[in-house]
Amino acid sequence: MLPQDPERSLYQRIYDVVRHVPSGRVTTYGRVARIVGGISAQMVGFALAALPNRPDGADVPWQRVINAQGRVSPHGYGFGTVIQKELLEGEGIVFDAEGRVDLEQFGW
DNA sequence: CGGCTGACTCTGG
DNA sequence: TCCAGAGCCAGCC
Repeated sequence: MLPQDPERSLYQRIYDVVRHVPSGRVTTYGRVARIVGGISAQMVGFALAALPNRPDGADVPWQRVINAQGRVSPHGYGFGTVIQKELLEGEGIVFDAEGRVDLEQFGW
């Protein structure tokens, strides 16, 4: 399997990986970073942060990407986090009392 | 072309 | 559980 097209920008490749996350499952920034290869977890976070600005991110299930602690990172003005949790619960993801997800169970 | 920005991870206390 | 510091790198003015 050839590596992803170098023509595509890094962001595009990250979105590609995120799009592969099935409904009802979540993955972490670090995990996506390793799949894409050669980038740090931060790059994934930045790529998702730019999603609203990029037409290529229209169909990217960004809500399925959380941090390594199984938590939803505080982003946006604080509202995006709530939305993300709602979306995940709608897909069957369960949060514990502390708002964490069991990656052992729901991790991709 | 220089500088700023950012939704992370890991380790240690 | 919370907090701080260091490493990380592409994209956008």
